Amino acid sequence: MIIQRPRGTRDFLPEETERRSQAKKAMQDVLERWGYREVATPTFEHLELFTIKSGASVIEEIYSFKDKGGRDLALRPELTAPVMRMFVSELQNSPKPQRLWYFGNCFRYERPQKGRFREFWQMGCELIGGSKPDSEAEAVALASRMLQSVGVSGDIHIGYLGLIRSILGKIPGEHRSSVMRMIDKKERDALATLLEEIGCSHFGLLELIDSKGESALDRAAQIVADWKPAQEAAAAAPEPVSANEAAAVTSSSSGRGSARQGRAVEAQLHLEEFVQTVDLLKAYGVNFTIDFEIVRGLEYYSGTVFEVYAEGLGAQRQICGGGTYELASLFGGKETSSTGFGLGFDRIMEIVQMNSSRPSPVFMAFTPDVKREAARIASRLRESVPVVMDVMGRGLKAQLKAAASAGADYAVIVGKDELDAGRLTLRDMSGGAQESLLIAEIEARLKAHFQDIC
RNA sequence: GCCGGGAUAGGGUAGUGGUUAUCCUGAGGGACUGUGGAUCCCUCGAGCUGGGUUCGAAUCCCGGUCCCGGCCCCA
Repeated sequence: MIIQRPRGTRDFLPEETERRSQAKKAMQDVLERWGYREVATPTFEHLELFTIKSGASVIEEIYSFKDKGGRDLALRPELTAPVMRMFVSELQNSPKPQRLWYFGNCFRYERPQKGRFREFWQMGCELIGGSKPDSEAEAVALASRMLQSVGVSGDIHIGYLGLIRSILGKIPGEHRSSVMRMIDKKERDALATLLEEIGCSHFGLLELIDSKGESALDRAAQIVADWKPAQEAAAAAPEPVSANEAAAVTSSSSGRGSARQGRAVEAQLHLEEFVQTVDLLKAYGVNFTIDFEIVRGLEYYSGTVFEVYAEGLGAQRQICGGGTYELASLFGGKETSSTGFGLGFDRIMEIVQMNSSRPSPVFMAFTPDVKREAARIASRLRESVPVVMDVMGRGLKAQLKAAASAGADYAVIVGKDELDAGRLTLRDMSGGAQESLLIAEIEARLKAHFQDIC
């Protein structure tokens, strides 16, 4: 009986594995050119690491288990938390910034579908401890360059949480998380209704998330500017003037007015930060769309957030997500702002146009009586080029046939005649031309051939 | 967790309640005992799994597993 693969897992045959390592290599080269260094973390961690980061609800989708000592463990569902755990316990006192990258398999107990598996691979990086606008621009530009390196073009959408959090600050605490959730889920109508109900529809939140692209920045600036007259108006007029104007503030106390003023100033600072990120990103030559609707749901994101979408992936269009977050302190470390992103490697592989064309090894063909000499010659040649030898006990004819069907460009033939002459036969498999050459000559010839191809 | 479609030699397919068949590929042998992708012949190789109906099931029925697409979710 044949044992099947567990659900949502895959086998990668040589050709696909070759494609994957080529793509990984291309993106890895970009990371290394940007000064990032690879790290690796355990495949399983304490379950708590992930629930602290993402909440208890993720347990549903985690491969978690108790080990024989009764510990609650989990196969990692993502890599940011493990990398930040490692940072907090090992690297906190090392020079900043830390530029780290990773590539690893992750596991989620989900229903498989196009571009979604239970074991999947993430590639990503964390830029730890840098200052915001610069780190953010670097991260987005780096993600863009990595995708470019494998010929994938995606739509980059970048949002900014600083501003949205300022607005949230004006909203009663008990509603904040539902507001965030609705933005994230794009439940626009429900959001409008809720904001109306709690009297917060005038802060410009809907306007902000509705505007996309270049104009979104001006819109945002306008919204922040509108809060200033609001303070003056609030000081002068105790009653809201109009429900549609930012001037319509429900409070009349000067104490709360100054709190608002504080927030407006803060929001303005935030906005300036974001403007710097955007400017720098333009300098990097990256194409992107400003989209304040990108909020990435979670509490620990604090600054710029971004996502990249690609066509041709059905329902799973997102191939990259990231942003600036505060996680170090969640894991017991010092407050450290970091920016990072993860790429969905498997989704990228679905759309990447890459043909693996690794040249087939040289075929060492020999007659049975000179097997030992053939093995020695093969070893010598392997110092410069890939060589395979028959292990099927085939005759010379069958070996050459096998070499041809394996796509070998060259065969080296050795038998008694060759040994007597002190020269080997080099056969060009494409035309069938043969030459009698010294081993050093063959080595040089083959070496040159492989260098041409690779 | 929900909805739909699937599973037949290594890979494609067709078909039928009664030694299935076909295309490609692979292995072994032969035409051909130191020179290849050809051709021909022979052999090997299959119906996801567990149960039921039946004299007989790869085929009909029921569970399960896995795959594909979508919903939910997506750190």
